[in-house]
Amino acid sequence: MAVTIRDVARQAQVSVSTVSRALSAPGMVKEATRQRVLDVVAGLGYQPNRAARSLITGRTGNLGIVVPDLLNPFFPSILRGVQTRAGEAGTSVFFCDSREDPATEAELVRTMSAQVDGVVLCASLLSDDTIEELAALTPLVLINRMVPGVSSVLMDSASGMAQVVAHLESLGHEHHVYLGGPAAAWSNTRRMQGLQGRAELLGSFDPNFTGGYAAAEQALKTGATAFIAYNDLIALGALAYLAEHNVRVPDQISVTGFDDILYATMCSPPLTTVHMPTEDAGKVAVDLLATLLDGGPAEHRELPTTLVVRGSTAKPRMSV
Amino acid sequence: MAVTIRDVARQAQVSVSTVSRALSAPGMVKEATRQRVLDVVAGLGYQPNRAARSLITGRTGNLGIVVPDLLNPFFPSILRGVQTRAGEAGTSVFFCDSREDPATEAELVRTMSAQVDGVVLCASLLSDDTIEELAALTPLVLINRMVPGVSSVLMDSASGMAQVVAHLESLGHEHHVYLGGPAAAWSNTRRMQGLQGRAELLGSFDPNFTGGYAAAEQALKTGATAFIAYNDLIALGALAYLAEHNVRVPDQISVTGFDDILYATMCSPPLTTVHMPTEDAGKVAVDLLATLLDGGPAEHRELPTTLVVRGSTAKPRMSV
DNA sequence: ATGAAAGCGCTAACAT
DNA sequence: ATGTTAGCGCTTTCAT
Repeated sequence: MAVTIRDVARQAQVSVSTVSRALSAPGMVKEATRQRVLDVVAGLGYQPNRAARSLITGRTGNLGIVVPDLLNPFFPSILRGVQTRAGEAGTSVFFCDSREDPATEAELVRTMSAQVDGVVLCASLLSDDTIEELAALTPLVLINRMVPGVSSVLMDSASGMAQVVAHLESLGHEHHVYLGGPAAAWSNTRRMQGLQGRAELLGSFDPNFTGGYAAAEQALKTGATAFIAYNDLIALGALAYLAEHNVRVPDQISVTGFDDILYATMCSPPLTTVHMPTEDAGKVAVDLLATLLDGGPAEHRELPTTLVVRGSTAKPRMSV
Repeated sequence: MAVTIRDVARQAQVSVSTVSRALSAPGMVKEATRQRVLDVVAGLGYQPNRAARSLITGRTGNLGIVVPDLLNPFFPSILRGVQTRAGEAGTSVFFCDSREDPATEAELVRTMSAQVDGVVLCASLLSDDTIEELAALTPLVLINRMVPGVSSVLMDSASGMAQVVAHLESLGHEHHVYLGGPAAAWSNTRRMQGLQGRAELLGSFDPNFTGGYAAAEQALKTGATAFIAYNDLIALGALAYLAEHNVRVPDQISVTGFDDILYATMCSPPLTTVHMPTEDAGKVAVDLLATLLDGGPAEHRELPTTLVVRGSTAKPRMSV
């Protein structure tokens, strides 16, 4: 069996409670005693048993994160932010992938809630009601989803999209078409708001490469000189379609993405897109969770997004 | 406070031990009793307190996974496999990102070991000695790394690379150049073995887009008609370099990748590469961990890789 | 087949 | 400032 608090107490010639205090309430023990205890702890390599601590404090020292799709490059970077900030506080992070299924999502949060102090829920597909219900079950922080009364971290999609439109207009484009994402997605709604009615809307497509490929075919028929994609994956699919049909980007058509995933810099031409502060969002989510755990109120935080101009946008040609 | 085993016992008119047995040793209680208990459990929504259980059994019901870089698309898919299989057994998964730092890696495993039943370590950069030491600390399964006496799941890189060479040779290529990965990486060594001396070796490059870009410049000077990259990211970088210098792929140069990450299908031309059964590897890793936990022996498992031919390879032209 | 009771390792009153 | 002690919720002997 591993070394316990008793072993430390014995060797440091103090009681177990002194050891406990030296470790978790340093102010309550004499400095000399504390140092002696700490030395023994280091010497023995003592690590408090989390289960035992958890049993009595009611806290687990863990937190959970649920994402819709781990394979979407957008989410690992949020995970990383969460883990980074949580790690600083000695908190461990459980993860789960709901595979874009709302029922699974709710189930995962429920299951997790028993063994974590709180959960971060990304881009949830659940109804407001269900989310409220889950928030009553366990401290909950939403990322890229807004439900009144539930803490959330938003990345300012509307502003990002507005920057896209402004950029295209400054280049001289007059006819833009929006290659939309899932109609049910909250972030799709927000991005459309950012369009301010200045783009032709083109239904909703799967937010992936295949969806973008299909979208481009339709978009081409509109005669627009600029394609504004819901996200980078759709933009990438569009790029592939255009390349195959010998439509030159950005000479003939400008294309913009959204999210700034890794591959946006690697394709050709590299994608003009909107950078999302995903890693920061993960960190802020952990902070909001901490607030909740300290009995603080639910908060909403909005992080700024920034347009990144690369090679996929340019002035429109006179003749297409 | 949540509902405890006592609440269930009281309502089901049995002792707590009977409830405990009904739940974890069904064979030891009369069927009728068991059913009654189960009904009450369902009615009350009772969930056993994991901390309490853990305190006495010494098992946490958790497992950990450490990856070198969550942002490398290769790893999330392993994570997904791990979580999928673990979830089936009611096991939760902690994750950590070592950011390619060996010291952090070891530290993370050590920290985790106290609160998990075992850990999965991916593409470790640690020395054999350190890995053995960690394996003594906690049940450990390696992915894409081989250390005698320590369980591991390998994806057969050597065979994958041999398939690449065979493919290129069948197309008629006679001069291949290998754009190598990190010299220290075990998988780089394995991939080079698969080359069977039939490619010119070109030093080691960072296993990312930038590294590939730089590698392509050098590779071009060799006069080879086929570039064999250590991984997809390097291949992608090479593709970008070649496109910028108006070298047509695959007309003038064939390029192959390795890993079959998501982007390999999205670039143009789409990449001929070697598919790695990453999700399966994650699942198998969990199985090996389970074996270890049951007191079984360390095992090595090798999963097959398969060449995926796409658009980046073709017959060499007579004149380059 | 079931119940009673003893802890698992720790923290938090409660003493001193 | 430190020690004593009673549990946290559960599993597991040991009885019956």
